[in-house]
Amino acid sequence: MIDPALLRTEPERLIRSLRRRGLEIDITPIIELEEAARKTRQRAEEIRAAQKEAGREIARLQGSEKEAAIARVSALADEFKALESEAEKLAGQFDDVWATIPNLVDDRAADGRTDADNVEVRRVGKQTEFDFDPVDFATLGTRLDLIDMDRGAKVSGSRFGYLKGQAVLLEFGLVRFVFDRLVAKGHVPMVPPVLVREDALYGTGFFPGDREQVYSVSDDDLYLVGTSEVSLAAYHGDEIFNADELPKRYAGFSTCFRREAGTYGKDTQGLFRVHQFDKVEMFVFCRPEDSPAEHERLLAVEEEIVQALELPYRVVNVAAGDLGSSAAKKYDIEAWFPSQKTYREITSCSNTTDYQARRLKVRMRTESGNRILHTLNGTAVAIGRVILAILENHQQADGSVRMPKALIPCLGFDHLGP
RNA sequence: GGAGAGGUGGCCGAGUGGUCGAAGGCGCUCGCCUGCUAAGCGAGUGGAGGGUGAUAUAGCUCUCCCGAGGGUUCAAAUCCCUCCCUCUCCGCCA
Repeated sequence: MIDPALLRTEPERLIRSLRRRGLEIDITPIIELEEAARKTRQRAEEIRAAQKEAGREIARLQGSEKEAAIARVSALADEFKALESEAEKLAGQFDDVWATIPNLVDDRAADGRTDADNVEVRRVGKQTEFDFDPVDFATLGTRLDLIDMDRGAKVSGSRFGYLKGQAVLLEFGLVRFVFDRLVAKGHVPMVPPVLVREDALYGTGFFPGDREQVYSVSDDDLYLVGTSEVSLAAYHGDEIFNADELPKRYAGFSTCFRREAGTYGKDTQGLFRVHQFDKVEMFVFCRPEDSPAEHERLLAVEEEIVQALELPYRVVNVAAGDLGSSAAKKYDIEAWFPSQKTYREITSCSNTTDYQARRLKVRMRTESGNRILHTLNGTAVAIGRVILAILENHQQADGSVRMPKALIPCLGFDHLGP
């Protein structure tokens, strides 16, 4: 959520940001609604003050004097109730609208409406070449008996799969590999809940906008997270940090659940786009002035990991129109997939500035009062996609797949296959 | 799943309808005092949102917050309802 004061102080900034996202929203009624809510609330408070003052007098009176005073004040009480409910109605209407307004776009975010407009920041590593006929990840996964999508579909439906055999050991090796690095960099490792209350999803900006992407467990009013970003962000909800405690850096391992509504026919091959996958996610709470540098830092950590896995990749600055509602600026890392002859997203790293923090009420103490702080998130490793990238890029002529050197100590083997 | 207890400010803890945002203690901050790791004395010390003010602070002022949300009342931390959480015992499962 953006600071509502912006409506009064810099409405043109909000308009510009919305335009960059490709949204044509007339904010005039929003401004009017905010003002009406504030004014009504003010009037209600004045009545309330008078009522309380009268109440203090009543406490001192006795007998018929008291009866008379009560009779006089009850009119004030009625008036207050009416004004208050009107103020609440207006505030509720404003909140509903305001919650749907996405974060202010950072000036440095790329222009454009879709992922086609993403701006390449850099390329690292040479696109993998083979002196034999390479195959795609789906074929490799099946042939090496690492991934079983058919039985996943039988048991759970499309876009579910089994990870099997060495792929499982590879997953846990990757997790260990990544956690070792992140812990050394000061990230506190976490295994957070994957079932959360509505508040956590609202607080992180996934609700109300992306409701259809989230699995719900309606009997218990709980939701399955699509990323541990949700439970990590909500971890410090409604808390106030001392400025010297910041930044607070975390790394959460969790299974992620996504309904992938509206993606029918997209990436149907293999494990690339599935309803359930495991991921290690970085999450940071920091001072507002530090978030741009922290964003670069998270990206650097991601690049370090991808480089250690010996994957060719590029970094893109995501176009304003393709940003999620909470992100002000976002970098994706895309790994080279030889079978598709293209770079595909394997990580994502966002500066959400104060958008989530304001919704979640995460603050920091400063000399001039408490302030909303900034939050950021970034993928350390999305297991499924990284395994696929490793399969394709590191496949050998004999049908096996070599393991990146840095990973071998965490695995206990140096190749996939017999 | 059954039975019970409880959730008050950074922490402990009092408070069962009236001037309580809330005694007392601890902690913390500032000052004083003290010739010495300490003690004593004094003052201050929650959060959210408005208004006013100003270069920006400060200050002044109003409303809300005693787990959350509703209700009763002129008036609620205190009474009623719903929910959440914690603890204890029993049961069940591992």
